[in-house]
Amino acid sequence: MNIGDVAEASGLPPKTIRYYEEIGLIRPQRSGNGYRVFSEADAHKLIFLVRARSLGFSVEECRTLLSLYEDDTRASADVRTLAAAALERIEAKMRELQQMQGALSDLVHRCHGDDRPDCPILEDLAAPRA
Amino acid sequence: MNIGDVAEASGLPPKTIRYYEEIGLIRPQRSGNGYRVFSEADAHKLIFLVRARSLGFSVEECRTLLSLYEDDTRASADVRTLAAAALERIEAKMRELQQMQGALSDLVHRCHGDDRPDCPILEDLAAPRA
DNA sequence: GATAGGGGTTCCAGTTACTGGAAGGTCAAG
DNA sequence: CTTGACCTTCCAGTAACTGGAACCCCTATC
Repeated sequence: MNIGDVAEASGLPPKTIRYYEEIGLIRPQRSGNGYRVFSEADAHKLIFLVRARSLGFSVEECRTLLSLYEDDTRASADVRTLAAAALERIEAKMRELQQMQGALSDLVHRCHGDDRPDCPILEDLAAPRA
Repeated sequence: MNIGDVAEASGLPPKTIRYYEEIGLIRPQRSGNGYRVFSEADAHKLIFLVRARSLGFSVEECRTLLSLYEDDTRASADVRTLAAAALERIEAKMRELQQMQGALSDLVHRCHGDDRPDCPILEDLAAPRA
């Protein structure tokens, strides 16, 4: 498979696949003309990566997950620890966004949004309460 | 006020304040020895920026908000449009995180997390359902 | 007067995870 | 033989800072 094929198969842009090779997540072969040649295992790894990224794992965590995946003497506890950390991060971010969302949607609803200058949003930004 | 003083007053690290000057969000004076000298208005702007950033506005949006704030012929609609866009972004991000959170917390709960290798998290990453 | 400290200054590089673009090689079809 | 769709590498840019090095300034103390 050439890069375009695995790109289609995985849903990743070719650029990203090259980048993943650059940082050592995958190591495709090369054919005589210099083109990357991807095995089924490479394609499989890329799909693994897409899925892990979509669950919120960082690229470095994905690297660890891949090595755990390939190590059949792994302890599932190690995987779970990584996943729990990712989950915690996600939940922290959600709490932060919820704060923002609450404050901002209140302001948006209180602003009439017409051609007059007075605006509760700017007033709040200029004089936030402690 | 020196940079340390406004840093304390605003809660921003000095580095960030210098960065905000570099990108033209603030323009503090300079004293003879080359130190930045911040007016009350500068401190006020920095606090405005902190608050706007904490509501999820990008730095570029903050620039616009500041200029709207300083323009008394502004239309509140322009402010509201910016805020509504920020709100939309936040809500989109929350939906995305909610997806992740749901999938990931399910996996974490299904993984026993001991010293054995079998792990539903890795299994799911390796063979995601379509 | 020398020195120690706690300010301040600039500039350069690094972070995360890609993405865009330029310049150019390869290959199959017409 | 050229066209077009691939592929290659390399360089630069994104967002919003952050860390660190090398150096200046000011005050207080020995």
